[in-house]
Amino acid sequence: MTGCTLSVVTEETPRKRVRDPEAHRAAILDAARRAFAEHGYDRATIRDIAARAGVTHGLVMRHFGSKEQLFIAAVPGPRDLADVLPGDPATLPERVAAAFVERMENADHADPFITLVRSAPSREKAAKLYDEMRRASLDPYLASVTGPDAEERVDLLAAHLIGVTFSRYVVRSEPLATMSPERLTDHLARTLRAILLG
Amino acid sequence: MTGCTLSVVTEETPRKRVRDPEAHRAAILDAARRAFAEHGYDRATIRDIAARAGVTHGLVMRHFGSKEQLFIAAVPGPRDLADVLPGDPATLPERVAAAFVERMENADHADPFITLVRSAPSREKAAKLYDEMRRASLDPYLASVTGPDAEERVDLLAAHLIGVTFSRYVVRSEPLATMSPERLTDHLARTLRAILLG
DNA sequence: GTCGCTAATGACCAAGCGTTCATTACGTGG
DNA sequence: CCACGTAATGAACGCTTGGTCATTAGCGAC
Repeated sequence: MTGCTLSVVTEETPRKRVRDPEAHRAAILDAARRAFAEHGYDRATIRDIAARAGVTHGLVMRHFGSKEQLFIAAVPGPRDLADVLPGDPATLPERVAAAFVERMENADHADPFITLVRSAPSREKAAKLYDEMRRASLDPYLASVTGPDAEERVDLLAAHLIGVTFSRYVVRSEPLATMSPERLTDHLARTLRAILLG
Repeated sequence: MTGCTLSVVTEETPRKRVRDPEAHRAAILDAARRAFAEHGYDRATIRDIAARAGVTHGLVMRHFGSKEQLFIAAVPGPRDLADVLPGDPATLPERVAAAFVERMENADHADPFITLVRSAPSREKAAKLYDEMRRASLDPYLASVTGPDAEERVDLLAAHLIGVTFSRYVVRSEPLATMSPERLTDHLARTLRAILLG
């Protein structure tokens, strides 16, 4: 396992260097996504991200310049919840509920949404990024939701999804954390219906 | 403004000492509440709290032993949302909505609920404390809400309030952040009704 | 092969953190 | 009025962090 020729235990074993910028860059991005999702912006460290990616923290700095730029590069815009908009407006709540649950369940606790909910409360910059993404995700809805208070209702829809994300995926408190996806979808559909159309 | 007798600008001016443990302890607790609510557990610092309280950080340690113990001492259980339970079950959603909005609006962005929403996402310990308080706050509701899925509905109610808190009081995104309390109460009542009784 | 470009390393730095503790000075009981 | 208990101070420490940079080594061009 040592691989290195005849090294004493205490001896320094300078790591073998692999020269592959693109693969390293991709590995760092992936590691950063996971680390930021697990710990939030503040408690995630460049050194931990580098270790996960199998490189040194110096290389992370070389590729991304700063922790903040890495965050911006690693946390992509939320995978869309907007492709569910076309269709009968009367069943929009059900479609949104199903799309949300499916997306989150498949993300293995590393969805950008989770990352932002973890990071925004304590980082002004993350809060700004969160707000941009939220706005971009929600804008398409304004065209599909009618009524004078459409904007408010869409915002309340977002707030509800944030609350569920917080409880189920971030803090993971019971009974929401272990509720079956189907049951969650039902509850969500009912509530979103009241928010949007009630 | 200097107050000190003939001190040169560069000269050290050892602060006058006031001996008042109880007042200092109270001042520290108040400063801690505000600091934790503004920045969350991680980004609040003992030195800043001490400065707000007009003492040195050594004194904070002397009185509370550690940052964690200070947090536990400073963030009291959420002021109750349970005294609203007695009454016609059919109007419970309206009463909860009104109580929640009134409590949050009067807290000047320093409600324990806000502190926990800010701290729990990135601190395991804060998350535990959050869970305890949530459970204590919600338990009384289980007696008032009927049906086989009462526990789930109560949890979803909590999730919705978390989401609204997050958007309106923590990240302060529009339009929720500037919505009038009355309007917010209306929206909340309608949504909580769907969650609890829908 | 070897030369040069640059990817990659790891030692280093300064700042900020929570925490410790020797020292100081306030105020009270004698 | 002095002496003592202790509230309060602030210097110091150890650690972690994000960030810098001189040095090293892989690899393609020639």
